[in-house]
Amino acid sequence: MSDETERVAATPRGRRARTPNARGRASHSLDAVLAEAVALLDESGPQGLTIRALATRLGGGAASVYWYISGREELLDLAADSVLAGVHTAVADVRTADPIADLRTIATAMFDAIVDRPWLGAYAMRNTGAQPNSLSLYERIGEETLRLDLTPRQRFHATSAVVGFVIGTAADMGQEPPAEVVSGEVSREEYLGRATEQWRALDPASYPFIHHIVDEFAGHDDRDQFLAGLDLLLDGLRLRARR
Amino acid sequence: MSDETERVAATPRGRRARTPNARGRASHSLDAVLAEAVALLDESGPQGLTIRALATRLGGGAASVYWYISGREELLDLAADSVLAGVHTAVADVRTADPIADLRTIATAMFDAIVDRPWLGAYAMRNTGAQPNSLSLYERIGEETLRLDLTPRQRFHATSAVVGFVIGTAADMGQEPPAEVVSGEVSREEYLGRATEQWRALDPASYPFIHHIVDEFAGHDDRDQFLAGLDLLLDGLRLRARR
DNA sequence: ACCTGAACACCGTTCAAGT
DNA sequence: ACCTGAACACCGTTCAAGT
Repeated sequence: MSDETERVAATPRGRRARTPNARGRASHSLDAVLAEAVALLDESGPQGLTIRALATRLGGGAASVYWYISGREELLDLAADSVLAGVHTAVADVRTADPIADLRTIATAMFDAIVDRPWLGAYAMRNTGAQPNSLSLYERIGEETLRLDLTPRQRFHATSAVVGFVIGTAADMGQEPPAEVVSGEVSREEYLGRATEQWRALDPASYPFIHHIVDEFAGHDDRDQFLAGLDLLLDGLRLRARR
Repeated sequence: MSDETERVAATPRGRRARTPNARGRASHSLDAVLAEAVALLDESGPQGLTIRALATRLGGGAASVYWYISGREELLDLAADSVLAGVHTAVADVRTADPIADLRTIATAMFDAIVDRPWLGAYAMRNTGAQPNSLSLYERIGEETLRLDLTPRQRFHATSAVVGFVIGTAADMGQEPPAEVVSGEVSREEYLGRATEQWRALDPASYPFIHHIVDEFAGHDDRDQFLAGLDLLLDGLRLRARR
């Protein structure tokens, strides 16, 4: 389910990791807190990430984690950001002659990371002031636009558009499916099949479009869908950069 | 802050509204529940929408709202969907000779609704199976693509891309700013100004792009930014429809 | 400097009982 | 059919006290 970027944790505010477990007393570090938070999020989603559950996994009391984070929201921000460090590293060497192709590669890496970890969608890149890796990734995407013949304003808009599209699309696709799918009672195919049935049952006169695309929906692949949309956006950008 | 679409509530499952307040006992209706939920969300965001607070506003006990909804998540879905009814109505008459221009109008209406109600970003159009108005809006957008020379698959992709872009961008922009802004302790200008300062303080060698666009960021308008990105996407689509 | 225990002030949800 | 009261099983956060 998760790749090697899993345990990469950032160290904001310059805090240092410490060796764990002095005698009889739990001992953490921001890195350990974030790594465990990510593990918990992977296993049971944002709902499963309670301060108490986190503390238990760290072998200490709930109050101890407040030494490292100011509250649950910041924890979520930092946990998401720590995962993006891996994405940033993974795309570090991407650089072809075509900046738009690179943009595509970077955006796809972000998409894959979010699909792999649906909880990321809601917290990734939403608060760059407190998310250093999100900021770096934003910078990285922006740098590609520096190679295009655009005004600063157009570059700002293009970068934001790419980020918005990736986050929005990935968040939507990676959304928690209705519990039964998560618990494994129902497969993704069954789930998709049910939705398809519902759509087919709609009045064709009132829902001509739904009926027009229901077969496409039935057999669709999220990644193809994402790439198709991204290419629309990038085609538009390519056009802009030429005139 | 909110426009006329505010109190539009859907009536899923065909339930009827009832006259309120039989003697000494509270009496609700799904519409009343959703209208009050929307009001609560407008006033204090998702965090402020507790079942208990909602019940108090309705003049009854917490358990009573469970007659109308299965849980808090469904409440959020339905509340968001009830607002989209207004958007759907507002764009009902949009139909020029240019389907892409219409797409732009519809997408912009959605964007405005979400910016007006930031909480919408996380719940709008995320579960069309339980959100009839979201489904109608999706249909409405898709119908515009029916007028373009595309394959069913391309239409499916284009529609999803537009929706993904709108939700993603709007959700990001309409995001809860760091509490102080909400409480009015700090104006949006001050907030933007602080973020700008932070950016200017970054090392220009490591963050060339940030420095390149910081002036644009400082004076940017969210709506312009949204429209610029949307036009990129729609330009790409226009290109596709021609070949 | 960092962790513990216990308390405070909440939550969503359920359910037997009422009307 | 629809609402109430009370209980259950949790939460995040704070804080004085410990090491």
